[in-house]
Amino acid sequence: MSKTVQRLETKESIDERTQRVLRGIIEGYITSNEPVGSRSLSKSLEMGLSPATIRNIMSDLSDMGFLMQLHTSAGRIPTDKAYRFYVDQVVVANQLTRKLQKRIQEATQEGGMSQVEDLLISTTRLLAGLTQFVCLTSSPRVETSILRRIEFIRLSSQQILVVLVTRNGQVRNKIIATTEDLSQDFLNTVSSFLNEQFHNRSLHEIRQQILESMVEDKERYDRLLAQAVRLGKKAFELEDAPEVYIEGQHNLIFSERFRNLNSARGLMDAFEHKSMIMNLLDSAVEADGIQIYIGIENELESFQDCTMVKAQYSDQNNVLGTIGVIGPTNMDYQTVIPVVDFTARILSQTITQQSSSCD
Amino acid sequence: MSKTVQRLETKESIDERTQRVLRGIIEGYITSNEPVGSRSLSKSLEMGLSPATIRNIMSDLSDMGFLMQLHTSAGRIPTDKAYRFYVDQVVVANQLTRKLQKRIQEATQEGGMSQVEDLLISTTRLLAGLTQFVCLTSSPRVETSILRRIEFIRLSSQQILVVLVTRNGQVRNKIIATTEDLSQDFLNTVSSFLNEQFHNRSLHEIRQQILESMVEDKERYDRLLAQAVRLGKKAFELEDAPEVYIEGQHNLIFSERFRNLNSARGLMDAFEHKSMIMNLLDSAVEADGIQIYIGIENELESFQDCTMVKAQYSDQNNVLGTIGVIGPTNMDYQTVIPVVDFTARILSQTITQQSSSCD
DNA sequence: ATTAGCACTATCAGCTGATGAGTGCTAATA
DNA sequence: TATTAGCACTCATCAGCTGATAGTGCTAAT
Repeated sequence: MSKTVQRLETKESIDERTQRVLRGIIEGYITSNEPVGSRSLSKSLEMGLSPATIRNIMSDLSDMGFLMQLHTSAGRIPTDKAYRFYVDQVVVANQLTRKLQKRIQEATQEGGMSQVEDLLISTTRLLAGLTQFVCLTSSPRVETSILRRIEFIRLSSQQILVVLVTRNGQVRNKIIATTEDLSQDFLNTVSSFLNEQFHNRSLHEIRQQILESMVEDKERYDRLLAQAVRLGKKAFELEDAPEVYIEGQHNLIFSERFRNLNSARGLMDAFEHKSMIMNLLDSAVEADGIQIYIGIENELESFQDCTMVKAQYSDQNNVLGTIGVIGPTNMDYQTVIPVVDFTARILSQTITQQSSSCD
Repeated sequence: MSKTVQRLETKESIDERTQRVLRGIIEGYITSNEPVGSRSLSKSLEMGLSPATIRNIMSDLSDMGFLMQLHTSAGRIPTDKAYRFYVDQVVVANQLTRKLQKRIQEATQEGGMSQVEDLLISTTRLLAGLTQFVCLTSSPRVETSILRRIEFIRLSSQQILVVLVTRNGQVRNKIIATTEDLSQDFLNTVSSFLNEQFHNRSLHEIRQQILESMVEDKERYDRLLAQAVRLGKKAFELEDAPEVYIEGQHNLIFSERFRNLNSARGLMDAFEHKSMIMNLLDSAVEADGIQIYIGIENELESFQDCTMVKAQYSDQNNVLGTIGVIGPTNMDYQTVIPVVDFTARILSQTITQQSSSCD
């Protein structure tokens, strides 16, 4: 797959009046979801311009690549380039209403969701509901998250349950098989050894270090150390399962706003490839704030009819993951952008509270 | 909601020839998904009956309520009653091909899915893929499952992680808050007390007993017992979250076979109400084997255009849950039934293996 | 530079008649 | 008496035509 254009450019200078017309067309199309023609625009703009003049301007804008027509005698619709112009130059993210802010806050903080997973799922669902689009969220990479506690629980002579708690409150379980029968007492010693050794280190680091330990001269180990390393290796050998939460897929089918989408099917198929979606979400060009990919700016072909608006969430130290929505290119940027932004902030806040509540 | 007919009756005696015609129509409609007319049926039946005769028979069948017409001059299609007749009298569940059997077995047993949840999800997805319908699976009720192990892990001065392992390999985590700061040593004592006390009892029983203990004279308790009861109460206070796994929803939209479905929307909306679906799945009329609900036999209105085929899965002792598919009433019963049946069996087998591997 | 006017064009809803698949009824047939 | 051929009828679908509508581009006048 060849690298596509990463970001559309809109450096050309367009005079004030032309800009206002362009803006009118974009906003008209956003609200009506219908191609906009010169006559109706002439009225709604209230600039005292006749349809004919508007047509001339529209013609110029078409030449510049900001507008296109679906067929000869329909109105014009904005191109991806136009939306890029709109987002960069025109949209000033307006404040969310207090009401909406409250709704997001409440939904996120309700009923003591101790598990990060529950929090992420419900937030994803919330955002899908608010926007009526599809919402995607990547869960924190287990790789980079910080160990808070590890514990081994003997289930049977051949099975041990590993419980792994990360700083930000993720709990992972894994059942591992052993050949040797290990007593619970012994396992406790192993856990406290590992906890001491690796407290507040990232899982990635820990795994590295364990691997290094293994190549060291084994003779120097006592039995405890040897077992600790062996169990540790298995425990931290987490399949770095790409967790992505996707909600609101039915909007693709049922929402009016997705009407002029070429292939809902293609999108849905793409959603099946979780790890691809994961990478897409986590590939952050800018370090902070909101990112917007309009139409062909999206790397993935099946996304190129849509706009993706995403933002990262984090705890006090690190970026943890990304939450975002996918909607039609003519989405209402003025509200979608702040909604995504605010949700991500609240999510960060909630997670930070949780992870700071440990000693 | 008034109680609807639970099961359509087909006691009427229909003579051999009429039965063959009815069967022909049903199978014709199943394979072609088009109303079948007298002429084409006359050919395909190869019984040496002219279209006119067929028409007479069809007319009789219509009177008896087995056939209906979408509009005057289209062919006829079977009614729910006809499918019931077909399923009861005609279908002999034919053997699955070895190839298919193998595919199901492999998919179910792949890559040591130690967690029951993973197993259920992947099985659900498999069945959705095989049938091209929507597949629903209810997870074992935590309520009735048997305790294998409970463990408390101190996370901070105010937080304790409860890890609860059931007989059949489900692992539940819950973070509970405490006012008192309890040491890990103390927690260990509590867990071993609870483990001893409640080994091999169902969570439901355990909860009952704890509640009873609480009303007993508290003076008689020593500190350990009191704390054990208190922690135990919180630990077993699991929101009996109705876990239902639903896969293949996109088939509703994209699969040709769902074409003549009134409202995919209605179905999708119903899927959102997990607890309702849970109850629906777990309401088992017959103790064992496969259950089939055709059209109006379904309690839920939004299901009444569809057929649900479901089967229960279990470990060596108890029924654990249900797995089933929802498809058009003119599904290919001859293969769907054995596929669901076989999948449920394999699922039971796999889970039984897992839960028997403890001592 | 702007605008009015005009010719041109694509889409859409509504109507038309032809076609075809299917039915029900009746009279002839084996 | 059961079956069948024949015929009239019904309805859904489709292609083709219609006028209305809403849009454009171009040109000439302001």
